Amino acid sequence: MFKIELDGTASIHDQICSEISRLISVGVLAPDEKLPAVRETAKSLGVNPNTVQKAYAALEKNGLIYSVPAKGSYVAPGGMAAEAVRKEAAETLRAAMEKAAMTGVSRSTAEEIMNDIWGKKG
Amino acid sequence: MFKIELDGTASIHDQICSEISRLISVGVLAPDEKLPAVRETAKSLGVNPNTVQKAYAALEKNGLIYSVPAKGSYVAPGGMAAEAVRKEAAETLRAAMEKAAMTGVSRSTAEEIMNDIWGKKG
DNA sequence: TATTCTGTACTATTGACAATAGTACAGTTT
DNA sequence: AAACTGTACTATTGTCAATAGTACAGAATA
Repeated sequence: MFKIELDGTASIHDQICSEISRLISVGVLAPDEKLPAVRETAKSLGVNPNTVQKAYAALEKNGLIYSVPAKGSYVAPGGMAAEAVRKEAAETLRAAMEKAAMTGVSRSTAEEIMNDIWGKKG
Repeated sequence: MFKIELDGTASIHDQICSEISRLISVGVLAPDEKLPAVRETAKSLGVNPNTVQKAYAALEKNGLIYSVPAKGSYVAPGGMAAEAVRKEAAETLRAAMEKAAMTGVSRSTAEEIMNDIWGKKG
């Protein structure tokens, strides 16, 4: 079981996807681990089952989880899921950096922010 | 006059805002420079005037431009606009980095991407 | 065997919001 | 006087998130 805080400006669908993605990449959700059922997750989040189902479907489409009809949904095996998440996160980061550079953010500014977040050069 | 390519997944409203912001931060649009009229921009973009008007209003709310009724809209003076844009861009970049770090992207990976975009340490 | 739970697949409705269309007003410029 | 400016409305359309409800086939379970 896991917990998701629904409070952002993003859609519930996106929040579920990104939070499960994060939990997978960090290892909270291990490969081949069973996810809570669609209806159960919906209940625990106070959300409509359809919304969760769509989120699960999106995650499966991206290779993060796999679903077996009448059995359940599971985290993709062999660390493939975690890899996929980090790869996607890196691409998102690249896009953000490109946009920042395009609007005049300097490298040194970017470096400062980086030091704040990852800690100074290690 | 300026040119905007409308092709992204973002709304027209957001595309207009971010593109004008970028042009301001880079210096293409100088402080106190007059922006094309709402109706003119709408025409040149093939877009409804209301959409442009809302975009201009949002830019003014953020302090990037100022509008004088019956006269026109102008880039905020004294480089304040460019500063505001870069500051906002830096904050967006920080958010992206935080999210990336939270999903397991390593500092070294972030550094590689940074080198791709800003050029190697200089 | 019968019940429950599972993923999956539909349809339909509501509400929010982007985008469009049209109009109007007051003030400046020409 | 005419044209142009920002601004402020109302109304309509279309998209999409979210909800609600139903249904089916297969696995697990009592």
